[in-house]
Amino acid sequence: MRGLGSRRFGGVSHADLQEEEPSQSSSTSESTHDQDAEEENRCFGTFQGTIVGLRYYTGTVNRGEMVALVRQPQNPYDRNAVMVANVYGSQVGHIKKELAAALAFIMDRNLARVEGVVPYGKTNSFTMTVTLTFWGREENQEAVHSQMKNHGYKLNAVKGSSSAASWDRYGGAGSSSEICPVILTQEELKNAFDKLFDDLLEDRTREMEAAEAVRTPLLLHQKQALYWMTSRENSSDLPPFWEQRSGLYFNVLTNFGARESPESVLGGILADDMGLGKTLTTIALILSNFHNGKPLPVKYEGGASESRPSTSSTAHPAQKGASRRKEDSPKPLQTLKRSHKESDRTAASEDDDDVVVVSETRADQKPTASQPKRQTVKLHDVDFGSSLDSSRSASAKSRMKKGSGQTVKLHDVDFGSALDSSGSSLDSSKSASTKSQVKKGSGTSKKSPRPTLIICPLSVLTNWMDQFEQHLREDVQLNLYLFYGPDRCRQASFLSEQDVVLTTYNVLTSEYGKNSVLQKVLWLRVVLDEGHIIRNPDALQSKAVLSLNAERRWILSGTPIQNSVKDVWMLMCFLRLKPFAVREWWMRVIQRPVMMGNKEGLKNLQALLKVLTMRRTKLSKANGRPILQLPEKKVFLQKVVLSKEERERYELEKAEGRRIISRYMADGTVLRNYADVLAILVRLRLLCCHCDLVGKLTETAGTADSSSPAELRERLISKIRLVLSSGVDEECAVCLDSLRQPVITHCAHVFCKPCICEVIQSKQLAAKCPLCRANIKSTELLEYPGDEEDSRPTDRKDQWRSSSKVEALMTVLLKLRSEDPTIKSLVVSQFTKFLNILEVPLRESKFSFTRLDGTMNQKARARAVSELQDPSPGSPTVMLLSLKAGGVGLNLTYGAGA
DNA sequence: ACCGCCGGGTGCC
DNA sequence: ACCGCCGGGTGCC
Repeated sequence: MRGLGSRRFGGVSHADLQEEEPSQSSSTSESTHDQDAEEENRCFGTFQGTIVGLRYYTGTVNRGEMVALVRQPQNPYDRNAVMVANVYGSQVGHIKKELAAALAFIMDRNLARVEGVVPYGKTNSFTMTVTLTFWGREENQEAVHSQMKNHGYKLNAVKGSSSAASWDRYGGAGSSSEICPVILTQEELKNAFDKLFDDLLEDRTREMEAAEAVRTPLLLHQKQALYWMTSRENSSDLPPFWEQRSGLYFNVLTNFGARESPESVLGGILADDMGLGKTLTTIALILSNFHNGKPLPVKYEGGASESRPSTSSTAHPAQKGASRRKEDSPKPLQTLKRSHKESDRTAASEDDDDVVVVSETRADQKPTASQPKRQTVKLHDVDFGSSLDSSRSASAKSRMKKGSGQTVKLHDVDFGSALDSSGSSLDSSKSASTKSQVKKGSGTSKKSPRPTLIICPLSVLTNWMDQFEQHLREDVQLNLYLFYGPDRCRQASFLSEQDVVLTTYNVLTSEYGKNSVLQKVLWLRVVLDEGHIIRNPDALQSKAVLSLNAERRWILSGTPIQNSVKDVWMLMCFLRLKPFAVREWWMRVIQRPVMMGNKEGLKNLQALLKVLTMRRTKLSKANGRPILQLPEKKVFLQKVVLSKEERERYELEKAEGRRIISRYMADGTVLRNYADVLAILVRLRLLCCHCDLVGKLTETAGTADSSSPAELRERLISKIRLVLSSGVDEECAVCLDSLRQPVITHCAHVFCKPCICEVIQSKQLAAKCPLCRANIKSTELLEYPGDEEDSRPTDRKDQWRSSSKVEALMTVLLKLRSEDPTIKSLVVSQFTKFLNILEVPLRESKFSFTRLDGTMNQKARARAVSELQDPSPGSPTVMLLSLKAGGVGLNLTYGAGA
């Protein structure tokens, strides 16, 4: 570890190893995120080269440390120049010019990725040895070898035939782990992670109570998450893979050493499954961990302000043991009889870097704060008035209004003090709850921001508002600002005073680049909801997200590792985990090793996620019990006897179906006529619901080879419709996932369009149906045209008739209603047409009901759900639910907060 | 750099 | 004195 004494940072080369915008390091061979990078897995060999000019630069390296090679085509002395930089981007020296001439050719043409490790570190002050390793795609190997040869260099072959073997020797931190040339499949990878998190749960049993402002009692696993998140935010731990060694900070993966401590990663990834309450946990975090485990100082309605004393029931993560869950009902306010001034002083004395009274600091921190007061108010009003469609969530809206009024008032107060700027406003009686902090750029004071920025997809924006509404105590005055809509307020000073600013990825992206206020504000924390959205590093929204200034950063995601290890990189960039914001280090240390099946690489990735991620599934356990304690499920099976007429029809169809299927059996063509078989079964199931669901039996089955193209097409379309409308979650036999863009082949098998097209592409003319081996062509695929909008039976009410099943259902519903008129029921069917039929008797019996099926867009679905969940009298008590549309991702609870 | 290289000084032994 | 040799100055790209 020599040469550390003179280490300095922020060298000239930072510009070349872009941290903030990883995709723009265009002067390096690392610039591309395209597929090539993933395939550059072959090791062409190694070479001992020389780094010169050490004495001109401050960047230093340790023995075995990884270095980056960066082309400098603009170098005035040599256009072939190759600069050498250490992990932090400080320049170490240059590659000797003769060697650089050879490398420049290779690097400029992307024939190989050239990576360096300095095996001895600094042995003299002028030059140093570097072990170069060449990685690339197989087809470029020859070109690389001959280019080196032309310059009089010969690559050393890598020991062992497997290129994977080379990683440990030349890329790894000198580890001697065994070689594992097996490439892990995605599935194995995923299992490895799930197992990892299972093991982890045992270590994460500490709990923390939410601040009193949070009304909804947290479940055990949510308290555990809150504890974990709080301790991550208050952590001063070194980031993963950093150690302190003899007074220096040392990265064990790259062997890089630094005098300064790398910044702690204050945040991480909350990757709980859907439905475990990530939103509530995040809200609790915002309210409960303002600074050092103290709750966010919020104002309570009625003028009382609370700066919660540290004696409250909130357990600081540093405290031992778990505190007990607080009462389910809100406690009476713990009224503070101190004067506001006193409470300010208390806060300050308890916690030096806590908060500063806003009216005190604003005056000098923002001398330009001369916006007209009127405008502020107006902007605010408009903001809450406009916003989303929001025909739903009326309650949230009214709450927002309430909040808005409060915010305006506070704003006015601050504003006044900013104007008179005498500084005497310190004793302002209003200021206790409007504590804020000195913003970045204010110069004098330590930065200590207040607001949390939440970024989410538009589709869940109202959900966030609802959840704040639902989970906060009613008398809490939270300054929540919806940064959305054409009249959103773009004043940094205003945003900096909020507790929470809520916006969407789209808004963030559209503001990005035009001097966005969101980039100017220093946020206490930034929360990315559905954080996997920023997977693509080239996307503008990813860049916008990365450029936000924040002290703490969180990613909420049900699926953090959606597709592959590649996705994790952006998350690490966002969390600013050094040194992975520079893609080269991520590639060398994590991604390529993992992709090549290197055990050490996988271990490192796991270690990384282990520290930064909390993930529970619905099946996870907390303290030995399932985290979700569902009420006991009771199943009542009611057998409905068909009427004589129905039974006759059913038996007729059954006999006919038997006849057809046994013919297929005899011919050995069951598989080939799979859709027909399914259709027969579906018809029988339909008949059990209602005879009108089934048309007259048409002779379609088994005649596939004797009809006109138009007839064939018609038949296939009706088959695919039948298959899809059966409500069974059809699987594509190629991807084994549920169908996307379903198409039907001439042999009547249904696949995802992309899947079957890929099959045909690869086999060309010889393509066979994966299910029945019949010849298939891409031109013969028929796409599913979507459901024909059949007229609902209400249109022809006169023709409506009941069925045994309908009668049975109505009997049960009426009985339930007579016992409890407010009871809510879900009526589920696989067949939306049956739901249509059911609407008639429901209406007749004066049931108020909602409906949710696959034809409805997200907004309509959300409305249907919230209407059903409305507890007020006269609200819908029945929901007609199509099995397929309601089967996944629907969160239906009744009696909120339970 | 305890090198290599360059260029000026120098010149029998 | 169109060379060799010596020794000081110098040094990434």
